[in-house]
Amino acid sequence: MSRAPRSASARRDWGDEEDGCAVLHVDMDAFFASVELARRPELRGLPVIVGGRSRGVVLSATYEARAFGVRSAMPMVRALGLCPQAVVVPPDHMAYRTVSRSVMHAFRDVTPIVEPVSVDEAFLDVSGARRRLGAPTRIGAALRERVQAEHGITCSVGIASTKLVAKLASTHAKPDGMMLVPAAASVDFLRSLPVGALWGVGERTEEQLARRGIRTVAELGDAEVEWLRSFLGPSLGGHLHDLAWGRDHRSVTPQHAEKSIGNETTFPQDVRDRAVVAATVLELADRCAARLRAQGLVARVVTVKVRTSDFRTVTRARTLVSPTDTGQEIGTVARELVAATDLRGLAVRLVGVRTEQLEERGRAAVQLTLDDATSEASEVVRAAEEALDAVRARFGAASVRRASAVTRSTTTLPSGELSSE
DNA sequence: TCTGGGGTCCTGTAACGA
DNA sequence: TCTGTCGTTACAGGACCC
Repeated sequence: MSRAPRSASARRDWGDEEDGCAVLHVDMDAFFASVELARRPELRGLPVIVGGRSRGVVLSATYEARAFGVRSAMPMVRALGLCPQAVVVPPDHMAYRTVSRSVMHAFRDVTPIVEPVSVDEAFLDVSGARRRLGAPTRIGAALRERVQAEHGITCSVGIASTKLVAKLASTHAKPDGMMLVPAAASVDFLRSLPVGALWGVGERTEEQLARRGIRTVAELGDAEVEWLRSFLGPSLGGHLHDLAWGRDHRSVTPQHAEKSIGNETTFPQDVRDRAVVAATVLELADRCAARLRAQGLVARVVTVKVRTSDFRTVTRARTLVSPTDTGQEIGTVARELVAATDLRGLAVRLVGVRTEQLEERGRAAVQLTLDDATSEASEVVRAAEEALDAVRARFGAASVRRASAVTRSTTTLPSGELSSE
């Protein structure tokens, strides 16, 4: 699912010296689509697209669909224009998470130093596993075999001395391949790539660099770092220059604390009715709160996001007096923030609720209040919401919902999305 | 072409307190 | 008491990633 560009003719053999190459990057091939194929073998060989409804985008596509030009993140309408015969499968995030957990578990059998990057990829530091399991290429081959045998899906492996190069190597190895970039070849390998291959160079930055005549990593590395900083900013300019010379000191770090938890949804049609927007915000707040409680976290900041029909996005945030994990508190603040947003008379396309500055529930400092009734009431709300968590866990996410989150004119979130958490 | 949903990080600006 | 400066924090927006 990487956007990193590569060419079919790119050099794939950079030598076989494995000393100093302890970083593996494992990336599932067309992950969501592969999971669907594994459980529905009758779809094998067909162009399959995993994606949402009419306004959605392509989440994943089989290589048969990619042959028609279908790419992930492409609007569904365009994808079906390119490949009208494609079989469209709605996403089943629960199933992908289950497979992901199992695959990550297999990685941890190799080394405890596993850093999941997303649901379908991870970095592994195998420096401690060499004596037990052999050279990194041998470990990579064994992992690929195990994932294939246990889940019927393929993955690609990049092996290098740094995370950046391992990541790029796995991209070049795709699909269903493995690529080693020896430490001594790292800089030559990097210099052969377009700037867009670097992590941190997206469409905008690529454009900015191209305007100044920089299209390859080699050209980026040869540029003056101060000059790069002058238009990319002090942080990004220096960082990209370092990467161009293979200077990437980030280590593989297992587990990292989440910094925010949020939910957002795009309406099937743009919405003018403020009551519908408010009800949806409340429902999103409830989902955020349930996720916070499930992880034993509380949040100090509530942010809302509103996208209007002209695709303009506005965000508004508020810091709470005391951190919370209840949908009622988050929902109240979120609705106030949305209500105070000037939509310039436009309809709403998307709303989102995000909670930030997360802390462990037991450790969070709570603002003392003179009003005992207030804190008692919030404990009552919390207990009620925990009871709802239990009901949802038993009977499904859509089994119960807040009365105030139901409007007469419409139901809010599509039920498929509700059950996707 | 017409743009999802989950995130992280950086930057600029305004407000605020010392 | 008023004013200017400086550092910190909060907020908003944007770029980027998968």
